[in-house]
Amino acid sequence: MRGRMDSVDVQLSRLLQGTADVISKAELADRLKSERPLRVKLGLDPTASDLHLGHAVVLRTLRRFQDEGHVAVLIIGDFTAMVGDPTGKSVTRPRLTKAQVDDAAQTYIQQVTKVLDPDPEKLEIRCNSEWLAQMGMDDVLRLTSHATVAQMLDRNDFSQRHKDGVAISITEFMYPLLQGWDSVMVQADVELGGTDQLFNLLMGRQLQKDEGQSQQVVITTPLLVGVNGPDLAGPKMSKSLGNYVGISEIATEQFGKIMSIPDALIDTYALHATGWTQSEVDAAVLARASGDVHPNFAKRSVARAVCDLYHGTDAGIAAEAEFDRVHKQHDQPAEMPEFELSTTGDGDLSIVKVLVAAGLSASAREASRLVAEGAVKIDGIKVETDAARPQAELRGRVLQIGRRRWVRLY
RNA sequence: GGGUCGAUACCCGAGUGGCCAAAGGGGGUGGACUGUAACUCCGCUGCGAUUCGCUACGUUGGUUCGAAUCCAACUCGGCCCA
Repeated sequence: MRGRMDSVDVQLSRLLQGTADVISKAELADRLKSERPLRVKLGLDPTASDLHLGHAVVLRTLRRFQDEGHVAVLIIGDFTAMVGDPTGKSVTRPRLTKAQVDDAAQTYIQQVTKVLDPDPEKLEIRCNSEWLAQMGMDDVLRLTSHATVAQMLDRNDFSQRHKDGVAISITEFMYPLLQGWDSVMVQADVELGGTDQLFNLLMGRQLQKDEGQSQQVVITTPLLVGVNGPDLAGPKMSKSLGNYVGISEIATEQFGKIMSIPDALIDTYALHATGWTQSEVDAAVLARASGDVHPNFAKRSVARAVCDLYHGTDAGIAAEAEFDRVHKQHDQPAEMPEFELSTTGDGDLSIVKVLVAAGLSASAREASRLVAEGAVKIDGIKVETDAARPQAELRGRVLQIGRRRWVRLY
């Protein structure tokens, strides 16, 4: 097992690469010195179905712990998801059903193992309903007595919302407590999370202390900025903002999305998304800063590295070749979705109808607007009018909207 | 529980009886420019049909020739008082 021979300092620097805060480093060093496998907890909310590069930042940190011989304890927050986190004002988020949660948990596990070592000795997966669903009112009340309102309001986001007059439900006060209780139940030595989770992670320490356990070390990782950059809609990569790169996406998609990030994000992605070592990152940053490397090239390296990470060596090279074929030589992509014309009927077809039926456009109105704007092409030739045309004329051709939406008709 | 203010399209936010599918901004999207970067500029941005209809301004009713706009009740939220 790699790493057991290294000094604690060396282990520390490897483990903490790219992390934000550690509370505390000295405590972590002490635990590493004990030479026993540490239990390193990470909680995931099974609400989204796709894990993305933002999740991967913390997952990769967890993986490094596994590689040093420690145990990853993955908590699926199935119970908390069923309660429904009311964060975010009046839109009551629909509670997830048991089936939905189980489903999400399954796809999570599947994706998580793209980053984590699935060896059962090193990966423990638990659902928090296992203990939370058992709690009675007396247990809940005892739990609430561990924290004060002042403490809750100390939290930046709460105090901000309170000041802004945005609703905060009592349920939201419960979340940190429940999450902290998870730490008690799994006897975590370390808990990882995004920087936005700091408060919740610290709550785990407090509860563990009150329960007579040793307090977990808390390590936060930065929130990865979405592919559109920090100025828009909120910086954090998230599925709902549509600014994410999924770890299960095909390599060409990943490559393309990373090529579209603002230059200012190149170094950030190099550090947090590639899996490069610190010295590799440093070298790349330096080369770029000195002007020896064109930003476009630097970005390509990052994009290749990400593809390699999730699709194996050479995936990046292949994705890059495909990217150039489509975007430099303006060729069609090698692979694209297909659509069977006959499913829309027999007669002549208007392009608008085909666009909608094939799922390239959300509505006929949008589709006809796009045609009018000259955004629609057949085999690379602009469609001038939406006049109906015989199916035979369309069969085998490639229908395209803009530069990113394609479908092959048959 | 009492008082008071508020609820508008993906988000923020104008609009206080007809000219409102609803200003403006953001976001998104198409195009020009480029390195599918940034910046900048221009177009589009409820749904459906060949000058028309439908749905939409928290919900339900009402007043009116006509309502996002007025009235009532209700729901949800903010603030103040208890």
